[in-house]
Amino acid sequence: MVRKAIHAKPDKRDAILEAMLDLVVERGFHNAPMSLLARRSGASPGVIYHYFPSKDELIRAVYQRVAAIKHDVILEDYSDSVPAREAMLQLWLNTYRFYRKYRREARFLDQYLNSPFCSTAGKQESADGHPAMARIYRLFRPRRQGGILKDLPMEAIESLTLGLAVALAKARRSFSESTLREIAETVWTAIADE
Amino acid sequence: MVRKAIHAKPDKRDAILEAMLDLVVERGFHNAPMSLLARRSGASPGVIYHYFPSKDELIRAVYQRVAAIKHDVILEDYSDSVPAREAMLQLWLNTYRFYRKYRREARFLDQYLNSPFCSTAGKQESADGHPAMARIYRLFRPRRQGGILKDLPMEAIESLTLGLAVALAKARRSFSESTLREIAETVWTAIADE
Amino acid sequence: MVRKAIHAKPDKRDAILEAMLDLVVERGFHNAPMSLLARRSGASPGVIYHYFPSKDELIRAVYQRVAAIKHDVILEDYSDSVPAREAMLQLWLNTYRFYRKYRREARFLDQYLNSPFCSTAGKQESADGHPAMARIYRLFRPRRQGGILKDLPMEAIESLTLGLAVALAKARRSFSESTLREIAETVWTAIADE
Amino acid sequence: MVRKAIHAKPDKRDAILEAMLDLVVERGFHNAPMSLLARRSGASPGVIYHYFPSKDELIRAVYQRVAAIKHDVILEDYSDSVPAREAMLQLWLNTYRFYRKYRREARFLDQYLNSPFCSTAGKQESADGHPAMARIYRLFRPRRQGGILKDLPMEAIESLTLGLAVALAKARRSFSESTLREIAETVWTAIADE
DNA sequence: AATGAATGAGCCTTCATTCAT
DNA sequence: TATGAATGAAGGCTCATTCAT
Repeated sequence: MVRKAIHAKPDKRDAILEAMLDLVVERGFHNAPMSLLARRSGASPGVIYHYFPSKDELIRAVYQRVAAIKHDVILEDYSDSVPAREAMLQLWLNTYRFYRKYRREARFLDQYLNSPFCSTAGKQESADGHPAMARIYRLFRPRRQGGILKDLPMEAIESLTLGLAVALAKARRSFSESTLREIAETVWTAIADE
Repeated sequence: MVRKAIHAKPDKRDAILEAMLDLVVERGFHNAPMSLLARRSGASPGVIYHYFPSKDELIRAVYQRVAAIKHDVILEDYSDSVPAREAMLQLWLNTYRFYRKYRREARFLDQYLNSPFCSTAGKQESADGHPAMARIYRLFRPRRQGGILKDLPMEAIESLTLGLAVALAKARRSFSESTLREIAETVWTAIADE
Repeated sequence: MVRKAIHAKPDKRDAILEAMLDLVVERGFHNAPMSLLARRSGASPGVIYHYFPSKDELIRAVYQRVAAIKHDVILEDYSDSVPAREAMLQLWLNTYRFYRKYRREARFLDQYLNSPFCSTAGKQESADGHPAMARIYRLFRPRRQGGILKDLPMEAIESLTLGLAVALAKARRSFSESTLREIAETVWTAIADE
Repeated sequence: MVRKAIHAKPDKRDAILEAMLDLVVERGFHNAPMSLLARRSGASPGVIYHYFPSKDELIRAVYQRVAAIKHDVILEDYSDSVPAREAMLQLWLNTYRFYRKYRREARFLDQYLNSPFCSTAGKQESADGHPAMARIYRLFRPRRQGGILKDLPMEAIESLTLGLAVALAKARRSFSESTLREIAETVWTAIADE
């Protein structure tokens, strides 16, 4: 009686989301027909529409899920009770980790955010739609400096910091945490403390 | 890309490429039906296949054309007979200019390179398929320094330099050339001459 | 030809095959568009592809079905426990019957087997792809005779025997079974027992 | 002045007819597009319509030409001033020769006559539309006999005589003229002189 | 007489979505 | 919930035919 929950079998819902993620990464938004999704997810074309009102909504749901994962990974072990610099480093390393370990999800994000699928054009990339993230990213804005970088737009700061983490994560070789820390320190010193 | 026909009107071919560029930017690869392309380009559905063997090839041709434009813009006024630093700056400013002025083309590139459309995965983004560019981009690799950045992969260096130009170009506000020069100088000094 | 679907309605599959048979006979392979097939068979353009992977496969399926009918009709009441001559006569009469009563199917066969549609070129006409038939047709090869006909190729023998049945069946007037028997007897005596 | 004929360049017209014959034999009526015909014949799509009003007419023209060839080959060395039996034999051997040597043309005929392309349905095969031939074929009707074959329809007689020639011509092995004569004699004696 | 770019109706096929079961 | 057959509006592409040159 108690567990007559709203989503009786979240397994199937998850299977669908998961299969769509794969499909989009492998074949793109186009070339990801519902029929194939049905076969891959083990759900019938019919039920898919019990879980999602349309293909567009389904893809949006995949996005939400991926964004949530990214959010979680990036905030792992994050605490604002430690010095700002330490907190930033954590976020930076987590960003690297996300793009390194969640390749499928990252590729989905790349595709989704660069397509006119989400027509919110503008601050898309930045905060991935999570207002919470936006606030946190602001940490990276350099303080205490008088140089030209002070007036750089958020996007530029992000490029120099998180963008670097992403680029490193996408590189062929991988980096040890100590190397990463060193790189981060170097860049920050150069940028923020000049 | 040899012109097949003798009497070919390049005007029409261009109109088709141009219209497809618009369509992809506005509506994505999906949602860019040939019928609409025909209407927009002023060509009949039939002739399009006189100029391009298939929709895929057409999109690839759009890519080639956009890549060529990018190549040209980035190399404008470039000369390797000036000091390396000067040459680099020129490339950097040109990169900014491309992303600032050729927004349509840039958006197409973002979409194309992040989709499984081109499955060449790997060095895609870097050199846009232009071996010439690859060599030139190498200019940005820091020399003469002993720090950790020396061992960063090309992708990371690119992110810190050209990636910044791109980020600035995509920002809402625009920057004067002198400001850009200043930013570039600052970043380079910080990164390469530490 | 395994049924793919569990809930498949063979009725619809049959209706499609039947309608395509008509269409091809009336209008030829060309001029038998899927849209018209859909209208005539009472199926939507879409479902047709639930039952057959392509138009070509569909036509091949029509052929299989027609060949099966021919096979069945020709072997009706056939038994190899009666004297060879009797067995032969049965096959001969059945052949006449098939071409007389299954005009649509016969016309389809004529068209299909004479088109480059089936490129199996060679033993096509003879045994209609049924190895079983090939063995049975061999019955018609004359035995016990010393004349020149002994060395005729199977095709020639078939022409003189079954070919005659086909020709008679295609004639404007029809023949009573007793007349047919008489004709057959005459021809055989002339050919095989000289 | 004198030779300002109606068809200034029959070469091109012929090239078109020839190419279409090939095309139909290789690929069937469907799959013989005018564009391919143009490439193969060395004529532009445009001129083809100077020589033939439509594709259908063009194919009909190919048929006429093939029928004329058949007519000529079959009547070669024919004379009605020799004994009927001799004349018949000549026609029979010529029929064999046509199907043996003009394979392309024969295959075209097979396809054309069995398709609803020519909807004259009925006496098609017999005389190939040549009234002259019809009269001549009548030669094969057995005379002077009292058996059942006397009342066989023309089609049946043709099947037993000319049909045999065709079957032999289509066989893998070829036959010497003396063997063919022997076969013909045998069959005729059996059929007509019983 | 000749060219080949252009047309546009129509072809085969796909696919998001619905619905009877 | 679940199924998968069914729908039908496109979608990409072909091709007989026309027409400016």
